[in-house]
Amino acid sequence: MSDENETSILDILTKVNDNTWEVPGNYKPGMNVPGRIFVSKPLLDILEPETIDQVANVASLPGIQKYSMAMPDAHLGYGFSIGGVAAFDKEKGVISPGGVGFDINCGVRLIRSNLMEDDVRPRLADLLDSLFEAIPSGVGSKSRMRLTDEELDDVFIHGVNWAVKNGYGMKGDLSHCESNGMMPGADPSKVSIKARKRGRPQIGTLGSGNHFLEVQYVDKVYDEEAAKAFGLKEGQITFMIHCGSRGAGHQICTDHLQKLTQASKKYKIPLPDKQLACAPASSEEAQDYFKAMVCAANYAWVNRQMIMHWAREVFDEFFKAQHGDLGLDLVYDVAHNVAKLEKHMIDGEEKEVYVHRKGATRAFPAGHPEIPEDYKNIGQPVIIPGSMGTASYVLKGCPAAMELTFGSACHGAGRVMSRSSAKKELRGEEIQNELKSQGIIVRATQPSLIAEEAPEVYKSSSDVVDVVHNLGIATKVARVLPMGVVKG
DNA sequence: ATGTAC
Repeated sequence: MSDENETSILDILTKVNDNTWEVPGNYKPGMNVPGRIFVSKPLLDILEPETIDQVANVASLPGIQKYSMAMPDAHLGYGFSIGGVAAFDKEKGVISPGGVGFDINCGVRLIRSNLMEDDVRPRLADLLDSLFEAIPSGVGSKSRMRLTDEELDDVFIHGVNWAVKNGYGMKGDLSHCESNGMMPGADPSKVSIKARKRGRPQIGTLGSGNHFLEVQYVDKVYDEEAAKAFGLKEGQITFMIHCGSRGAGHQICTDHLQKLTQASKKYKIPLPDKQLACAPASSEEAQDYFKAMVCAANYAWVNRQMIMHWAREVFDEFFKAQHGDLGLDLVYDVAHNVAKLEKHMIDGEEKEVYVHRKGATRAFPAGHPEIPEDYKNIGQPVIIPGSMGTASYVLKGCPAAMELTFGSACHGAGRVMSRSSAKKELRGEEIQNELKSQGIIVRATQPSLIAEEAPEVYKSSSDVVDVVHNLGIATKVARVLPMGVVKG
């Protein structure tokens, strides 16, 4: 069966190099540009054939630039594949919620510390219990804090600035978030009452699915200079937070998809897939979505900020008396699901484009104006979470990203088994015990959630990372290994 | 991912 798959995929694609495969511009009628799928041969062998169709479908949207792209962790998503990158002309292009995803600004942040593995290992179980208690998790979980309507507007507009101003963080946190934790252009009047209602009680909650808070240690440094700049060294304790905009972002996406489905008809945009609903970038409908999407993006940054703040408190409670200042600095926070207006060189000219990254990480190189001062000579930290119980990677953005992928890299391991199959075929308790035997503690609200996120339902994060490393899009700086995981 | 179906 897999032989047939392989043959059909290889019949369609043209090999550009070991890690780049082209979907020819004539593969499907209506394609405006060819597709580019960045995978190694082994990852190509497990690529779902429908992903190629999704890449081709996106290539048919108006104003798309250069290529419709898919990162090495690509898999089937709503309209656009997860791992999809597409840039659209500011004037002649479109904006599409499917190119961002339901979990707007799902993303990940990494926090470093002065602690070493041996300092934490003896108290790990208690530490995880306290983190699990301090950070609400699971579907529909409610926050420890209640925002007023005015505060919710401030979160939507000012993002992490609001949090720092109110004592939930340090000034240095701002510059270490992509977009300083605050994308400009938010308009809360474009967010429905329903989305507000869902978002208000959820700020500072982890959610469910692949979202997690993980206590880790730096296992390996590949790039001494970059690791030093990022404040990372072998044996050091770090923690990582992976989550998004919860019900707020989901509702914002749902609301505007409905409006943009109508708009696609109004503007007579031919859609090979209804899930690609979109509108001309400059239209009121597209701009309304964008303004609401920015609200959700800023909400997600605050969400991760609050979780970090409470996790810092827990770490202090455990280790401050003995170790003093723990140096719990934010290394960086990246968005995985967002659309941004960026400047890119296209055919020798600088152009403004709406870059849609859905399950893809921005990976700007050294010298780019959007990189914080202390990382300016290194490149943007690119944080790639592994699946539960497996390694995560820190990379640095490199110049090839600007040439090949509109400054983008992969975002994670990428699923190979659906949630439903995983629940049927795997048992959470067994996986939890298996991880325990490897010294990894998992705290979750339900065993079935552990099954859905088992290591074997994901591709290997190291295979995925090797592709972007070998292409020179983003190169490896350090690897971190999990010690304990808090999950929804 | 998601008050995992209004």
